[in-house]
Amino acid sequence: MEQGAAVRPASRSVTARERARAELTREIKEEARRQLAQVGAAALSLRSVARELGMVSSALYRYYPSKEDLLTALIIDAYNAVGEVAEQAVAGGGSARERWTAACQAIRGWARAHPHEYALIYGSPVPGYRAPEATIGPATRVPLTLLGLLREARPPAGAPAGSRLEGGPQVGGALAGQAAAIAALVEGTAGDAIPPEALVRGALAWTQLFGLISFELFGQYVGSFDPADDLFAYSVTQMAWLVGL
Amino acid sequence: MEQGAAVRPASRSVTARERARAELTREIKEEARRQLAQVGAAALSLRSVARELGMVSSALYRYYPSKEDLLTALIIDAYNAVGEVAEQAVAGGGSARERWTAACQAIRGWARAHPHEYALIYGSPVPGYRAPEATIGPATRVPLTLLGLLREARPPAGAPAGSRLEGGPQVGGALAGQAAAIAALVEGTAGDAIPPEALVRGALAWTQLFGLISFELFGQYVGSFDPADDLFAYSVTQMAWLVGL
DNA sequence: TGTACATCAGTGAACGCGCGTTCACTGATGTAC
DNA sequence: TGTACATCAGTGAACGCGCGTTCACTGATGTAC
Repeated sequence: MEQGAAVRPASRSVTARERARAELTREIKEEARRQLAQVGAAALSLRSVARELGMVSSALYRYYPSKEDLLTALIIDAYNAVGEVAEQAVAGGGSARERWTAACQAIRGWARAHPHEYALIYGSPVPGYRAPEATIGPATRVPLTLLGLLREARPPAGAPAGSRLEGGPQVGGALAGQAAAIAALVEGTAGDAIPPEALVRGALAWTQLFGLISFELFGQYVGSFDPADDLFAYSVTQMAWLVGL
Repeated sequence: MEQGAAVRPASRSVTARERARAELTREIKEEARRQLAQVGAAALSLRSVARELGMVSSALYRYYPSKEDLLTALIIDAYNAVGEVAEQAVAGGGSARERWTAACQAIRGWARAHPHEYALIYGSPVPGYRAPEATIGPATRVPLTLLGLLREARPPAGAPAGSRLEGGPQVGGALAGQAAAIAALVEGTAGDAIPPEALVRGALAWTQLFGLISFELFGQYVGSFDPADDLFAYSVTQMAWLVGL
């Protein structure tokens, strides 16, 4: 950016200062995450983070230019954490349906273990906060992972897509367009794109999955499907079936 | 409660003081709702509400004993508002599927028109707030309305429930127990209780409906299914089909 | 290798703000006789 | 109907708190010659 910065040689021994800076940047974020887990995003405060680290609050500004930037870092980390968990579950092996089930259970497990981080990314938006572009990539890891599974569900050439759902609704014009655009984005080449029907059903399964988790964590099942383990398991199977896994 | 209060005659002209009190109680709540709509629940402040009404902040304590109580009133109102909207849509006439569609669209319409009220009841819980029992009744209006529709979906005696879903998952022991308990709660007599399969599918449709609305309002569809009108319409049809409407 | 200078981390004080809630009070409205 | 008393609404000041952010500073770490 600035010329002064560009003067520095590209390869150069890492100074103690730089190591310390990288470490503290990480420590600040981790302390913030710890507090987020306890009090939630709304009650998270820079001063409290600094206090816990034995620093003065103004010192944090050497590492994060504002509270919003720290929040952004936490959001990105949270998306990456669920994304990672989902990817690992899918990579675990087994049939497509088994990996689908594993992914759903892993995501739910992560959400229950980190309810405030879950709420930060899937709950009501933090008032006054506007998510920057940098969050988009991490946010897509889960849907992309599920899409990957979906590709395995496509019926062999010749059989109509979604053949198990005779009588179900058809994907119409505008929706098919959106689906095709997403499929093209994902694959690059339009050759083996996921058909609109399959993609839309996948999107609904994705929605259903997080709808379930949100209802469970946010208390809508209290007094009815509580605990929600069995409802969740049933729904996961139903979704797999609907999607053709 | 207290003897002193019981001394008052049961029928008695309503004093000007009492009228003024009832009115102001209402006005405070409405001003609070106005501010909630603008800034969200987290940023709602008693002082600001009082300011806007031309009162001093301490005066509010004659009407609501604490901020939490005012929040509770807003939550109850919000649940009643969606509940009302859903009930009216269902009462509108037409086939069961038409009324189901109308209810879904009405609920979505309300949510889009009142995103902060929606977030208050279906988003991440307000930190430090514990919902009192009084919110339970209003919160059940929407699910009860949908359950009512579901009853019309039951196949005539003789046909197996959910006959359109051959190959789909079966409702197992523990889940069937929860479903039966809910059905019993709703109907009182166990005679014409909704069968577990139908009830569970209804609960999943309910979950899916609010999952969709949350994803739409909270920005998860940005860059993919945006606007979400067609995805929503498709999903509503799919749910109706799954549930047997 | 040694010295002069530049960079940067962390401090401490301050700014300016808003919040929920309590409390003693005044003055108006209602009630009992 | 008139008077004495009780009830209640609303005031204004205060308590005690925490927050995000800025800024001039000192002292340590790094760099160039």
